[in-house]
Amino acid sequence: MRVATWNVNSLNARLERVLEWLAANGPDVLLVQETKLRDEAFPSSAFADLGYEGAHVGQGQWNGVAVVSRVGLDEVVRGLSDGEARLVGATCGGLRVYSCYVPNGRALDDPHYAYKLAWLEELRGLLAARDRSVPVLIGGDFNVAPADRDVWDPGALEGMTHVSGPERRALEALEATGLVDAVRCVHPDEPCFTWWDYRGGAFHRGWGMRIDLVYLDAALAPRVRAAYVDRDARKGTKPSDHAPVVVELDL
DNA sequence: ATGTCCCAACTTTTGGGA
Repeated sequence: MRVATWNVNSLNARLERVLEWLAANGPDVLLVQETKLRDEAFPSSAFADLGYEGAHVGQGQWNGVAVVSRVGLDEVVRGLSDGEARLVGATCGGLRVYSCYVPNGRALDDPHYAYKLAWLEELRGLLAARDRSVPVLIGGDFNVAPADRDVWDPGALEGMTHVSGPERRALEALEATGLVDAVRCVHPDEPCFTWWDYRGGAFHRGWGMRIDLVYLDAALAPRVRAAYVDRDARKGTKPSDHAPVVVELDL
């Protein structure tokens, strides 16, 4: 089973690249974030042409998440209590998957930061109460770099969101429900950045962060055959500012 | 310190968000 997660920064702007990537890489499940679409505008037929069905939770201008699967799509759940389109769950081929788009936080003294921490805590509650008889995978844009090795220059980010103690502790609390970071199972020390700012030539300078993560049920850790970032997808014409993260599991 | 991209709208330019 191959599962990928990708913040596409507008599925409308990125549709051609996403379809090309799906055809070339053949994931069984793709978790999508920042579709920026209303549900009525979700391009179901374009995915169907490639053999995929999709479950989308959208709100229009901002946010928007989806699960796209070619191995079944059942028991869809939508959102947390905040009413924003930031979480969708589904059961695909015996795996319980979630696509999540964690609030950005904006700045440590911004109300959005408190909202981010509350959102992560509600997500932790959902995961803590999960059905333990079905293996779970949650992937998405967590807008938190778990450790200093996940950013290009920790010193440059002091006092900013994405690296603060409370955000990192919130991720650790998610893991403590019985999850492992799939990429770190295979690549414990490499940076494995997933996001580079569009500005300032950040991609070519190597100024990136690892904020797109895949957490797996700890029981699946021995089943991870590969886990990697498709950095090439950040190159070329009209890229997203995020690259996909791919996890291959022997189920 | 911010050089880009994407969206909406009192739309051909600006403001919000990332």
